[in-house]
Amino acid sequence: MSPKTKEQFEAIRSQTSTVIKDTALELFAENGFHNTSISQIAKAARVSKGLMYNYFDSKEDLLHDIMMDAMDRGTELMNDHLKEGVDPKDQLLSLVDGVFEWIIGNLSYWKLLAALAFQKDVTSQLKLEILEKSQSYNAIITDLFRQMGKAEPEKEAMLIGALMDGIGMQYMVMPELYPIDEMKELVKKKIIE
Amino acid sequence: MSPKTKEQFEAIRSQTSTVIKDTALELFAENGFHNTSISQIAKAARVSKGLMYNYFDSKEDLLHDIMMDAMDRGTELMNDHLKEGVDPKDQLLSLVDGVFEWIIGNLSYWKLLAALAFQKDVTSQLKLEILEKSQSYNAIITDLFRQMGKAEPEKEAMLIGALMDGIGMQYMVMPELYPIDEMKELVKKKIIE
Amino acid sequence: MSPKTKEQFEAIRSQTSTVIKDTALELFAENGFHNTSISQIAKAARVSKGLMYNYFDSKEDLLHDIMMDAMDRGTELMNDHLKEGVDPKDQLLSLVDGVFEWIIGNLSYWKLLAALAFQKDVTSQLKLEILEKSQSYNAIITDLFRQMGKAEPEKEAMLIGALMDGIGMQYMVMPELYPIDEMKELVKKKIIE
Amino acid sequence: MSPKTKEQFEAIRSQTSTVIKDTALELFAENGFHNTSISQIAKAARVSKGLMYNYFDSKEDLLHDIMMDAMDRGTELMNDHLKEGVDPKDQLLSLVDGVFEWIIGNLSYWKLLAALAFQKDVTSQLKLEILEKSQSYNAIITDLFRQMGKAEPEKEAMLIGALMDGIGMQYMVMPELYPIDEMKELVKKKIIE
DNA sequence: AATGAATGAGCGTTCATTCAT
DNA sequence: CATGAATGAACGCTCATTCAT
Repeated sequence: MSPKTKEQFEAIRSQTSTVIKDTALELFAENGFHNTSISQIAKAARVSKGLMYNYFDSKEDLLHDIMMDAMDRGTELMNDHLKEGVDPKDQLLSLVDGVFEWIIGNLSYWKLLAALAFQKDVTSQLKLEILEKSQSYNAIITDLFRQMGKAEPEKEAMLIGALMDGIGMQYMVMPELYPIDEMKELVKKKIIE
Repeated sequence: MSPKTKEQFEAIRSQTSTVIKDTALELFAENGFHNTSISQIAKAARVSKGLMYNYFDSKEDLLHDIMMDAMDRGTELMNDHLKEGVDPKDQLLSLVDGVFEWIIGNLSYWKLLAALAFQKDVTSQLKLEILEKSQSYNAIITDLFRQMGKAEPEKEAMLIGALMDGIGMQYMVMPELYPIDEMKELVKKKIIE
Repeated sequence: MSPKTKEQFEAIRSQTSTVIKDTALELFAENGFHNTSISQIAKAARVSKGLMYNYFDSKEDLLHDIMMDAMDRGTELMNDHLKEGVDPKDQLLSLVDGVFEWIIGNLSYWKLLAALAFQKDVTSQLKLEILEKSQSYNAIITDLFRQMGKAEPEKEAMLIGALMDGIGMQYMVMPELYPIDEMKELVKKKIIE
Repeated sequence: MSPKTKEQFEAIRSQTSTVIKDTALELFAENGFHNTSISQIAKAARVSKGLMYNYFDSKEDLLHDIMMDAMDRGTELMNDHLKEGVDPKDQLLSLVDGVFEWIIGNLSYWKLLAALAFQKDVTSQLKLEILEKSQSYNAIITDLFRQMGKAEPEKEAMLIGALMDGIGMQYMVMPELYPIDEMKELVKKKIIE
């Protein structure tokens, strides 16, 4: 008879919010942001359409939250692979492992990210945050190449960045067929060593 | 007042159809397929909405025709850069030039292609055709690497394919800032030589 | 921890209910009935949405209660200005004072009333009660004019009623600019004397 | 087989647009702007919901067009009753006739106007245009009173303005019962003479 | 007495497509 | 070949109301 406690409400919110975000990510990645309706997400997440707006102000807001979550996971993963005071080459190799791990484990996120990258109608806010993050990765890699004594560390970093984007892209188009592990080893051998 | 000849009709058809396709490609690339309406295209192409359906059965059909046209142009370009009986390494270098030329000169097409590549809402038919085409390029490049005596020509081909996709992708996201020419030289130096 | 007494419960009920009604009146008057949501009222009144329905069966019911309260306050005010056995002209003058006082002091109520008056979406019940009340005022004024010996007391009463409605209306549209006090004196001079 | 001529299209547009506006005005006046849905209007006007947006950019835009039409009719009517070089008192009497004629013949418009006057959510643009128009009427009446040699023409104008607003308001609430013609004569006698 | 998560009908609006001319 | 008025399903979103606690 007594009302629910604050903790109970928070638990409910956290759980429902996660279900909606996970469901939406899958659908966005599969069908595209504009081709996925709020109704579809609600039905797949087994909640009412109206409830969606109890958790997210708008469809764009839902997208934003999803992308931020995934980016945060990516940042954590990167940090796990960046040990201070280690040989820069080893760090770079470890970082490549980290990126591949991230891509393989968050395929839906990457598909969505790639599809959004070329569309100008998505909130610029989101795009800016993503661009910023990607530039910070690029800076780290450039620095590692510099530590390794490479003549043109900026170009090396851009090259490896483009290569990994390309590999990720092809893997996304045909994840079941693409020899991603072999490609990873190839990257390590050809580019870094 | 004299009745139009069959040839005149066909000339009009061909011209109008080209105007529509060119206009649609620009708009699709700029704003995305789902975010571009038939009305917008009709207005920009200075024809009536109804006329669009005289030339294309549906919006998807229009997209399909546009992509096929662009792919045909790409095939022509590739063929121009593939001279039989030439040193395979030179052919490969020439091919790289051809691809960069293609990308830079058909940015709208590539943006659209990239945006569509990850989403299942595009006719599977179209995706299959694109995949097929890309595999044929891959086969050609593999063969050239084999002629060059590389140990693992398939992997080399995949690597260069991924790299060029990645470069294209980054160039598309920021075409005015990206040092595409330097990247081209880098590709030639690092991968082929 | 001791159980609340019946009186305490009733005191809480009365107080909460008053807060909700006062808050709702302000919002209805400011933004219109249809443009004010239950959520807004609940938030502004610092109660939960659910609690609203503990006190009022529906949004319409809340409106009804608000209007009845305001009408009761109006009736009291009128009665204060109607002293039996006084010169009818003085009574009329005093009544005009009362109405102006009522309007100026209950602007929100009058704005809301005016906005609702022309639309059939308000419970007919409410409209009937309001009409009834206004007719009883009219009867009183007619009687006063009759006592003053006017030839056509009904028409005089309607005239003064219309005039006061019109003044009120204009005052509501621009309360800060309208010379309401001067208008009051004008009414007294031109119509009554 | 030949396409419709420009004239045919214009005729269709004009007719359909009028049907929609007339229907919408009735419904807005009856039920209020916010309480009338586009669906209702479309159904009552026997057109599809989508077609509404072929003619009006938005619901607000539809409202704006309706009010402007009615205001234009009002201006015409007023001009018909304002003959230059005539005795100012006769002009005033004629003007009163004009206003009553306008109100009686455009009851829906007046109901809507009154209901909107108190709501702050309607486009300020529209409200400004209405306020402007009403002030221009007030200026004309003030001037006529001045020509008649009244001591305080501004106040006289405000008084008659308020009175006519009030009469209009009461007539709108119960058009079938209200003795509007008698009230008109009363206005003329009490205020002007 | 009190909470706020959850529902679902309905809103204003868009847009691919059809069709009479 | 060409027009644009007309349709209707679907969209993103709002909100009065209910209910388990």
